[in-house]
Amino acid sequence: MGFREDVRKIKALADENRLAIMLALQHGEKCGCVLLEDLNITQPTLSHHMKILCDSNLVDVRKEGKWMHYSLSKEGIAAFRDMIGTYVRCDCECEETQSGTCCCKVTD
Amino acid sequence: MGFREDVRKIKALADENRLAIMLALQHGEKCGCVLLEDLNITQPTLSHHMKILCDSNLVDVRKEGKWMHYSLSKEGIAAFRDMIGTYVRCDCECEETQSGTCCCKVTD
DNA sequence: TTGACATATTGACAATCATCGATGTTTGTG
DNA sequence: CACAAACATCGATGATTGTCAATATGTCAA
Repeated sequence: MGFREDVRKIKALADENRLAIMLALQHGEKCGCVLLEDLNITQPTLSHHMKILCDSNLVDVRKEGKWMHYSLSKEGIAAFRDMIGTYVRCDCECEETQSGTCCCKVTD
Repeated sequence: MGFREDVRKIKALADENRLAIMLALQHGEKCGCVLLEDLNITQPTLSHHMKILCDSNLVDVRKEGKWMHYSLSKEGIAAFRDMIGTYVRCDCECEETQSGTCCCKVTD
């Protein structure tokens, strides 16, 4: 909800490997060991990235025995798109903008 | 267009100050010295951030005398939203995904 | 229980990056 | 010309972060 939180979520996506993971998961749920095969990184590094993606709510986890099954979070992804949309747009129509008296402070 | 380029663009947005700048510019074109007033940073730091935003095509510049006027790039912003949409979505419908034989390599 | 496999955690290190002070460049004004 | 204002560049520094090796944890099967 907050500004800092939004920055954190965007940072979650601002990494080569995590972006590749987002692509991989588009084709369906996958467990860690399968993701590892396509990503030139070690297992601890993958674990680190998955934690960041899960904390940001973009990815869901389902534990099944010793496997962790990762999948895209429908709600998290919708929320992310909405959030990004509030920063990446150029159609502000607030009164202050129209009247030219707006101030643009970030309150957080 | 490429994967690396996409990562660079997302990183351009993954910073507290640059995100605040995107908000400030929603209310219209602003020059550097005005942006400085709302952002607790020094002038060299602002210059650094504006370069990153401009390089990522999210922001346009217009030079007028000694002033640099910054504004949101309509085209750049549209392109960014499209780009982000290819990574943040969960509705893959490719044949390989449907048949369960897809591979998820990043080719770049 | 022992061993193998999947994953998490820890600690260390190198690379990246945001930041600032100092300085340079450009432009307009007296 | 001299000075001030807006901005860019440079070099240094501190903080963040991606990465790995080593190790720990948890699960299952023999």
